[in-house]
Amino acid sequence: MLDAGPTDTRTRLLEHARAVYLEGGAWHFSLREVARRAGVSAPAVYRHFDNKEALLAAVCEQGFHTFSRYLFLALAAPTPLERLRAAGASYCRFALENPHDYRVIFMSTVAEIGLARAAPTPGDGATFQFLVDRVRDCVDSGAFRPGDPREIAPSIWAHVHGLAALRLSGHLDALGSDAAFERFFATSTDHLLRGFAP
Amino acid sequence: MLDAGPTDTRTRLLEHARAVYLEGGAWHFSLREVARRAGVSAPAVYRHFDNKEALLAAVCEQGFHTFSRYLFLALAAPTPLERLRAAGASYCRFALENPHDYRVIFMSTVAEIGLARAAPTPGDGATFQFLVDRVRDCVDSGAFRPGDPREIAPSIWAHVHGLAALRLSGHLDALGSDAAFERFFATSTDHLLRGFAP
DNA sequence: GTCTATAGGTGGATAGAC
DNA sequence: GTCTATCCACCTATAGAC
Repeated sequence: MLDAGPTDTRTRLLEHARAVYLEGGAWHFSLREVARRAGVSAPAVYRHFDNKEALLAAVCEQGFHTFSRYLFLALAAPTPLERLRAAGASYCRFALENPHDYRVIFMSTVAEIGLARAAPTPGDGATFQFLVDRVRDCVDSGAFRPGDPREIAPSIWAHVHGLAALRLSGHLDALGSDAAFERFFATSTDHLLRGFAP
Repeated sequence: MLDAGPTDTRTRLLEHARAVYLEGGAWHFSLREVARRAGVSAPAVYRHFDNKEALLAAVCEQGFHTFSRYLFLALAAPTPLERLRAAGASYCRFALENPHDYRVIFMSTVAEIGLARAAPTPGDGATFQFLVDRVRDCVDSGAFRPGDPREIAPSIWAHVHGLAALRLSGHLDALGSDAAFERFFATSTDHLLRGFAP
């Protein structure tokens, strides 16, 4: 990327917006707070974003892209089953390393977050299709028993989401450190996947 | 319960508080709104509850008791495995029929909800122990392979929570009606449980 | 116990000067 | 583009009269 000199206000607003958002989540997100940190007045924000919702949406979009990056790393693995397992590990790491992004993407309701058009819903978008494709690869390659990938995928998604969500909500603190949780995550997911093996 | 005549203000406040809470969740919960609906002024609430947090905590406690009622229904089933499956079905029904309660109990962070001492955490309380006991019954009776119930339980919990949470967040709308989702829930959970069978 | 009045805080958004 | 000034809405909580 070429050097753009001193960052313009819009970029700076976006950066601080992300910081505010990462600290307090979508609920404590306030346009005024972002403006304060960026060193501009609140009305100035409206020169760059239509309103609070548009600013937050811009931040959420970043989070969704981050998630995609994590997920597509899994494509480097050599076999279908390993790609699926790698996808699970990436999913887990994303949740642990970007908890607020994870909460907004997977644990929020439209009404809660206050976004009329929230970030792209993973359930009916390219992300869910990614998982279906990984499962289909396993079925087609014989790593899984014959079955409908569109029925197997939600089951797997629910499992990994359940683990991640309970962890982020603090309900699995008893499992220890993040590293220990990652191991449990892998073990638990592998156990489920073995249920689909021939 | 004996007839107490016209409900006193405290009881009426609690009822309306629950209504407000059920409609908007913990985040939109406002002491003033509760007072409005109960037909009293906002300061009057402080005669019955220390502050907003205490009022909300009282409501949350109700939700937690409701959850316990659902769960203990499962004890009526005749065999260990059936009791565990019934517990899963109860868990699912509770989530579908009390979505706001479910969100607060299982999908919230202390910081988010604004309760210093939130409702009892299921992860280290009697509720999690209930699940561990159901799993232990399955292991002891030979319905499950030998294994540590305290390691199997979180895996099962994560699975049912994942299904419920994705459903409540709208990410599994594609599965159809609540009845259709309940069937998918049972199928998916049964699949996981079969993985623990001998 | 309940009220009115009030203090003091958050926030989103707009008008108009520069 | 950015500012100040402003308006409006909402909220929690307290003081003191009745």
